[in-house]
Amino acid sequence: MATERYNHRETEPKWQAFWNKAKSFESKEDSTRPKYYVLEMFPYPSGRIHMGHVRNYTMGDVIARFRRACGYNVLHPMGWDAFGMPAENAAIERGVHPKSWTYENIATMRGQLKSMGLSLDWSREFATCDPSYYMHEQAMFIDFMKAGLVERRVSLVNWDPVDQTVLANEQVIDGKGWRSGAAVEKRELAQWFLKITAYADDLLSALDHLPDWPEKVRLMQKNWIGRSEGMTFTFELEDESGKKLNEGLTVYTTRHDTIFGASFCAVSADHPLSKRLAESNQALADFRKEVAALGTSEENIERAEKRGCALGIYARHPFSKGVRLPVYAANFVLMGYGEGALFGCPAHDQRDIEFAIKYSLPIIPVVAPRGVDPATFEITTEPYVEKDDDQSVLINSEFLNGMSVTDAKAEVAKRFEAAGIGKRTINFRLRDWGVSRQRYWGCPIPVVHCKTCGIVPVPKSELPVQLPDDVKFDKPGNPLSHHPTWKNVNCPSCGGKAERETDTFDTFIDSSWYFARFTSPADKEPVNAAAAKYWLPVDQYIGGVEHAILHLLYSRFYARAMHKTGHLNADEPFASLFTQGMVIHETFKTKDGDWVLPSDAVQVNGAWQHAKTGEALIVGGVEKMSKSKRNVVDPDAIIAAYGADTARWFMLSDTPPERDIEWTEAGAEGSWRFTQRIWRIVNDVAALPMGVLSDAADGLALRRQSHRSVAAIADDLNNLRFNRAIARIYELSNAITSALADKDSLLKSDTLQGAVTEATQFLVLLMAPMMPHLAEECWGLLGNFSAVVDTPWPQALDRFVTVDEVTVAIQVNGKRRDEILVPKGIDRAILEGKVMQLENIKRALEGKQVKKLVIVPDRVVNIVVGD
RNA sequence: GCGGGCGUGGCGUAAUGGUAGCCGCAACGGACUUAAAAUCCGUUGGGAGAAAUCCCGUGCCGGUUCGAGUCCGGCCGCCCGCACCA
Repeated sequence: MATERYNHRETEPKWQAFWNKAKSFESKEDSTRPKYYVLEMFPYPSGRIHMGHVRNYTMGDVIARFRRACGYNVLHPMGWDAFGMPAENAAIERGVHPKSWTYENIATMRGQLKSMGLSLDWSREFATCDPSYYMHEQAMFIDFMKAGLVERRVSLVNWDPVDQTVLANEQVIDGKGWRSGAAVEKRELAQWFLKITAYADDLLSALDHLPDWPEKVRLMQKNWIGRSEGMTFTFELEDESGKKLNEGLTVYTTRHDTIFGASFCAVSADHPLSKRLAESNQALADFRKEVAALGTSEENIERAEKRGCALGIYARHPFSKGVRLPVYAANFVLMGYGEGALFGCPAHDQRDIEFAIKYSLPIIPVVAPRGVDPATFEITTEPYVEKDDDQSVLINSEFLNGMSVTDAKAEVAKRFEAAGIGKRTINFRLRDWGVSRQRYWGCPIPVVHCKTCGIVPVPKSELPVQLPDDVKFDKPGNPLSHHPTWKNVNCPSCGGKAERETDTFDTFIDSSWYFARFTSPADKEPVNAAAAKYWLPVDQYIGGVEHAILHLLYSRFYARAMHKTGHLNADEPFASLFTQGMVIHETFKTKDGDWVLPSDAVQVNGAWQHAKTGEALIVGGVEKMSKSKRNVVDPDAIIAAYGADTARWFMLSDTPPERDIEWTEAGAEGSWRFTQRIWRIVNDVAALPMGVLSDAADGLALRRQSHRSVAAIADDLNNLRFNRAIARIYELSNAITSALADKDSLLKSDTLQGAVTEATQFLVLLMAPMMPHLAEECWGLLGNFSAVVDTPWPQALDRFVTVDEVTVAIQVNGKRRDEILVPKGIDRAILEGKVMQLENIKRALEGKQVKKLVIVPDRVVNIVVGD
């Protein structure tokens, strides 16, 4: 039969127009139906979509369409994370205005996403650079200020010398700026901070109530928050001559049990004590400079030996009268953690022992493995760090001797607290979130600096504080602070002359609440309470694991801050999180290390060479698609050549969604061939009589298979096992193909025809979430008048899904020797009798003694024999 | 260094402690065709055998179990995250 090929070029735009006209994906609150909010991490409008987007949005779309078919009221919105540095770089490099650059990119990418046939509610679209979005961000910031969640303080910050802006701790990767890759410097600047640390404990403990988040992400957040329990206490200080100083030295420790092993104290080079003493101590001043120059990059830290500079003062041991510990400024002590000061116990800490060896300080073991003679227990070069507190005992520690580590900690804490010199403290690694950026293309921070009134928030009636359009990028730094007039305003409080804040927000603020704005994108409040109550939390959130800490931690904090200020009624934004793998592709390079397009690489006699120049090529490995490695595949080209359905199908096939998927030309062609195969099957079936549905024998096997497919694929899609669902769709289509191949039987039996028709209808509905355009086209061809998008998920009938016959494997001593088809739930004795009649089993048992018979109902019979 | 994950055919992968390798890709053989493409049918973990069938096989070593890819212990390898956090 000469069926015309399926033509995606006509079909796909046709159905996209149909859905658009029917407003199929626009959603409203509807209390009569269960809601389901599917969200994929919204894109940065960098220019064009890439394959990673295709994979991410395809997964979300399958879930959205599937849930829709199952009767859920689905919200599936899309927008743009539109502020950020690349727009400014384009302005600097090409003279394009960041705004026009951004909105043009959005237009391009919107068109590309539409060509994918995504079931998105475009009526809710917004970009974070729209004043109608960021005005609410500004309003909420003012509320956060009033609620005590905002602080402005001078602090040592991460300065990116290339982007000329401050970065948050989370945005410094291996000592380099996350975007520019430049080595980050330390600078002191007045900055705005959001007090995320106020929620450190809650952000940590609530992780236990997010069972549908990947364990990996929860662990990463847990480590990032870094809770530790210890003590803060204060040493008395004395000078060289033993005269007591007026001030003390406060340190943080988690090992107060080792206090008798202390042999020195160390403070950060940036500690106030170190700074002040440096004024009269040249060696110390030089040391401070040296430490600052070292920077924060990973290599430097790794290589730097533990070094210090004696301050010439001493800490008095709190328990041992007359014992004094020299105080150093040391390069391994961080100002940002604890008190920026510590006591060193070399015997039980790697850093401390390195330091002690370098400066010939005593190494006093105070903890020993249980059962070891304290008199002979020595530590010389490696510290003893016990893994299990209760396997160790205290030694050389006066009143602590013989105690476990746990008991010793409790005892020391009790004594410190009784003496009023210390208290138990909980410390976090998490720092407050510095949100000031010295950039133009971001949301203006809505405050005014007034000489008389200080910092004054902009009244809400005057929001948004809009970005000026007339800016110049002719010199480094922030164009807003160079703008001639923008920052000059009257103080909202006293009316006198004042200046606007010229810093803008970190763009991670924009993406910290967009999920909530999608529930009511046009509301006059940041979030409409009723809409948020109906839709939130997001039921399924999907994105890359690279946001495990940054975006996902900030959003969790933001939900809490919005809750506190009455903008939201929940703390956790995302009920279920899925992190998908990357799209990777093979790479090639020349001997000189130049990357070569995979399309230019050909294999000749087993060796790779350049198709045009003939130059020998080195296979560079399969890596994440990136422009620099020239292994990018453009989604537009794929959609043009094969169609969106093929691209979507490929992205879901074979590889489990959390793993990296390798893009291959052969795989794409395989997916394309399958679309054509579906088309042929459907055309063949459409030409058959419909037949009748019955339980008659000749159609039964097929009906069982198709009903089981319905149930199994629903289960797979509920659990995001797209690759399994696709394998089952192949199985079903193989079964239909086999039935069609037996023309004689098919033409004779109307029940078989009925089974084939039903199976094919199911096939179309089952694949519809993945290949929506093809499904619509096939659905019409099969004689349906409705659209697939308005058709519910098919019903799997129990009597076909339930199995009545099972294949039981027969093992002898655990080795499979035969199998037998028996009614489900067969009587054990009858089964045993049948098994013993099998030729293979008789042979295997010959001359052996049956010792035991293990029967796992409907599964396995294991005959245990001896000689 | 600390934490986590993963090792299964030529490749991507599948397998509630119960027949290891579903499904796909690639490859090979065949049908159709003047020919090719497309399509359809078949074979495809390794080894022995004419066949029935048997032996071996899920990174390595050991354990638990009637039975281990799966659970436990110890190695090896790869990947990811954090990293001077006191």
